[in-house]
Amino acid sequence: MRTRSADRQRQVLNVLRKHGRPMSAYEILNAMKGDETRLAPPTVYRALSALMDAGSAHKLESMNAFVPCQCDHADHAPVLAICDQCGSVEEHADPPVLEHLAKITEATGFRARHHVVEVHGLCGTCAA
Amino acid sequence: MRTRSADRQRQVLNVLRKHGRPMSAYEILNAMKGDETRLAPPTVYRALSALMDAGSAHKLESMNAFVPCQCDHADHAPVLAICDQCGSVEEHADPPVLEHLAKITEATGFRARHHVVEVHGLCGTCAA
DNA sequence: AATCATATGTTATAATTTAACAAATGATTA
DNA sequence: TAATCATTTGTTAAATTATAACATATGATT
Repeated sequence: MRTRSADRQRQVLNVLRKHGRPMSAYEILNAMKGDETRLAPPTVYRALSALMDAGSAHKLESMNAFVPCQCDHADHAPVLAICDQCGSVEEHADPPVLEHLAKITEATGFRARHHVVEVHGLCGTCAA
Repeated sequence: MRTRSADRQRQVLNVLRKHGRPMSAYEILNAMKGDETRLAPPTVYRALSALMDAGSAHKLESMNAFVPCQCDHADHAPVLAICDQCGSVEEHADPPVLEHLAKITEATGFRARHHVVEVHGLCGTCAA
């Protein structure tokens, strides 16, 4: 089977985009079950895993939830600002922060590979 | 009951310190069961929650694991460098990074409340 | 000591994630 | 073309992580 997985990934990404808010794997699963019964967690997790490898989706580690990448490109570690009230997520690409982080952590000989940067708070609308 | 919970917190903190590596809640639970049978997850989670509120323990959101705070003080958002090979965690306090993060995220009106900053990679020893 | 508010213990279960294997698909070779 | 093979996908089941809900116990307050 050559392309079924790519279809799954598109399907998951569509669900995420349509929803417009972070979704848990099971919310994604349920949204997809509309079309198709007999759909199991590993299918969703595998699609998410591939999407994250490709940079087209991100996991909010502090929420166990997933969002589509908001940027056109793919190859960066995102800074994710999460509104704790309405659940909206703003994605920022900021290489300087990542470089700064690398500098701090690497002062001890540490080699940075992957960054998780999530900021919780209130979005402009909710804070107003 | 006024002080039992403080005892639990000390106990959890001791377990974490003795272990010297990130521990899952259930690893903590098992380590504590040596002394005491009939110990349930909520007891551990409640102690961890209080420790984190006090700043004396941190959760590694990207690993669902917990570490004792390595700093003497309490009141900061830590930058945690996690070695994916040996599991060691180096904790850094770096207000400039946090300020920079606040600046980026707040450009859209976002109000930052809590930062999650975790860097995965290899520690100096494992990278050598 | 009677009442109250709160902290803690307990049971059960919910939510998240992955392991392990079976079946299916298309590629490769004969 | 059919046989074999490697790999992807589906499926079942279970492991792991976390919390809800309620009972009990504790100490404070009256």
